[in-house]
Amino acid sequence: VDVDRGSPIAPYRQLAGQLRERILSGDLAPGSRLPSADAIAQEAGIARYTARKVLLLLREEGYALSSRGMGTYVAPRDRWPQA
Amino acid sequence: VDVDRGSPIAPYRQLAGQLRERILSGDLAPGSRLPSADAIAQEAGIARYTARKVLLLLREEGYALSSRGMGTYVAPRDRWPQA
DNA sequence: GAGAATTTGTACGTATGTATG
DNA sequence: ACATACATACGTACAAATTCT
Repeated sequence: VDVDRGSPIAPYRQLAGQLRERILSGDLAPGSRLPSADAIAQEAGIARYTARKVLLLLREEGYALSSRGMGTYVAPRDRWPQA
Repeated sequence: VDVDRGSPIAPYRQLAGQLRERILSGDLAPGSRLPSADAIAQEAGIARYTARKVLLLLREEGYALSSRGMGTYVAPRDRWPQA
């Protein structure tokens, strides 16, 4: 959960990549909870707006599912790309 | 408890400033109850989210203490800035 | 003790304005 | 023009603790 500000890759992509790896490696299993946008923002030292884009990207990719008031969770494997 | 929408200062900062002044002037003594987020929201005509930020800012500054179910209260003077 | 109301806490969704590269 | 980023604001929903009836 760390951002390299010198990198040409946008912070929200860096963070999404880190979570994606943890999902693919099994560190974060389907159904397990992902950090909230607020938590990501605070830990990474970025705005909530940007932290939201991290989760948004993972959702678009099929790795995460969100529900209002409940949080964001790792999606079932059959929703992942190339499944 | 009034918001100037034309002001460049964000509403939650305006409201926090008003409460801070009442605390510093002694109008609101340590231990006395501050209005709830819902009350602030309704009186000022803003969303609860924004009203919460008023109390949150005062907490961060050291002027207030909150606890779930109990409400938010003026903090002891030794918690205030420059005390 | 039971149940409702109150209040703070948490969380996602959405939108606007501003600023920077 | 565009993507990125931050600040602010509103809406909605659920959770947890306390207080009141």
